Amino acid sequence: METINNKETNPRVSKEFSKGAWTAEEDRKLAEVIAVHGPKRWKTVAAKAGFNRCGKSCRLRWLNYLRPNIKRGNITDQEEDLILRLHKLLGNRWSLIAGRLPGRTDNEIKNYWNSHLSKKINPKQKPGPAPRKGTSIVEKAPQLADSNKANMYHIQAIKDRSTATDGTTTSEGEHSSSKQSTPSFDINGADDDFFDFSNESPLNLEWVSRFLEFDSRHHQS
DNA sequence: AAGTTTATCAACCGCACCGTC
DNA sequence: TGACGGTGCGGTTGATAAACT
Repeated sequence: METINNKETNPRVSKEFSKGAWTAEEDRKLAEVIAVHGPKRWKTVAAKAGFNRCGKSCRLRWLNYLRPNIKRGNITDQEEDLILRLHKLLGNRWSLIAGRLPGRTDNEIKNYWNSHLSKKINPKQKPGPAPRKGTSIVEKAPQLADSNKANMYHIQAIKDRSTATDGTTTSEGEHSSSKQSTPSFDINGADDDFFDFSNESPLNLEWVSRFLEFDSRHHQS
């Protein structure tokens, strides 16, 4: 039999990678290989581990389960509150939200949102994934409203600038010139009406409160 | 106790971006 | 400069545990 997936584009079809739940043995091998080679070149990692998993699957397993310092379960009230606030701000950018919650993965937060928080927000709404667009403050921002792509640029700019503030790299000019010449809005938010959280520390909850203050002012005006 | 429904979460899928050649 | 491979992201699926009838 084995007619699981016939899509030509799916590498699993031709290579017949195994799927489904990971065994303890697979976890152990994966951890071993990553300890030696590091968490990169996932295709190579998968090959070195010697089991029949694709690199992508290995990456996911590592990031969501095996990685050190992962917290599992028991999302605290504080974390929940932060997720709610961040979701209001960012929408379904789970990886960005996870980035503000040390030890939590995007997958876990996404699952938690879909199973718990989306119901809290919209009790009448049928449970399930949140809508792709239009739910976040970022996406409602006037400068960005006409372009989904622009949202991506904005988020990327935020990421880039966060990286820059960590210490070393870039000047403002590099960001605006090298990667992204297309966006027509002012990404650095010099003009009004836009909460710039990009310089805030990931672990500092204060900026979230400041955002909410900003948010309520924005709605009053 | 057995059958059915609902909730949860690990894993998969497809797409888009980025870096390298 | 375009093709290609690697990577990351968000949406979705499927297995199974828990709750309910």
